[in-house]
Amino acid sequence: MSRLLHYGSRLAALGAAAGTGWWFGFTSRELDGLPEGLFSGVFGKVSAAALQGYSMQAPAELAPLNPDVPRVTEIMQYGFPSLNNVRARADYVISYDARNRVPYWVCEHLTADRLAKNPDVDRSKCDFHEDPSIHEYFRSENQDYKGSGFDRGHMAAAGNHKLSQFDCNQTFLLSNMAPQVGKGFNRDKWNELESYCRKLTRSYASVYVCTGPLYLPRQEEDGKLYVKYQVLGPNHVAVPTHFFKVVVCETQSGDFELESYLLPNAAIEDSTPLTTFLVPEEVIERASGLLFFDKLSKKSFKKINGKKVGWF
DNA sequence: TTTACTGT
Repeated sequence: MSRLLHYGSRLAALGAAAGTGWWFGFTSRELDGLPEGLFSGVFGKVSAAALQGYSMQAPAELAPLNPDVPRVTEIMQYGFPSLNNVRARADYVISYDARNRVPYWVCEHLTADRLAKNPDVDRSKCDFHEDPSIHEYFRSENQDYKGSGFDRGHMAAAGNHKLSQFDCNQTFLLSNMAPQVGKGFNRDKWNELESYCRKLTRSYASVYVCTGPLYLPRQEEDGKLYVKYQVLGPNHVAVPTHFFKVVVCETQSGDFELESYLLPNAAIEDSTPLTTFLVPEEVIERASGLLFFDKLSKKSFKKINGKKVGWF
């Protein structure tokens, strides 16, 4: 039997918006069979400065909330999805895909404190600029996006980093961007999902978000599966077919909940509820080659995609 | 409110 199964009618909206609705199937294999601490300890002995890879010095007020713990350690405490080209920014962490000139993933840690209104931070003062920490062969540039019809879509959202102007500025590095359909997606349904993640900080102590692009296979007329995507500009910046967001919410008492979203990079009807795009985390892990929050036992989640989980 | 583009 084919390993590629149509994932179900619930995802029809994804396929309909993006084209043929083929999907990575998955078996009923145990979700918690993954090796414990696959990446744990790797970064425990490496200083945040060593990971920085970027010469801009963060001002003193950007110290982590807990001065004994580097910010990167707070953001990544439940595991790195992968270890390729990792850079720690002031308030988010990125793994950069040098071949596609977009991120593999970005991780953020949201709290109500850090999202509080700050009159000192003005998004309109921010400008998109290329990332000098990326080798010049692999950087995306503004000219790649200009006239392409695609937005420079933030993976780590600007609206999530309002503690200082510096934090906000760093989200405008082009290494943090991927081409997104503007109207109907980046400025609408995707924006709604980002806004929803911020809203979660009203009811949870911490919200951990991992975001990134996907390039999913589609069945073509010959019946075979192909991965096909447009590339933009002189640097051939890849246009992802989909984007994912994996969200872990932590309560004051240390309970965890997980939600995982997968959206097509296409205009989405405004009336479509976000819950339409909930998929099992495993679908995104198999499609991306990443493992999310792998330091957290799968059994620690009290709720997954809005449903209470009984592990006993 | 936040997301960004295009044209001036």
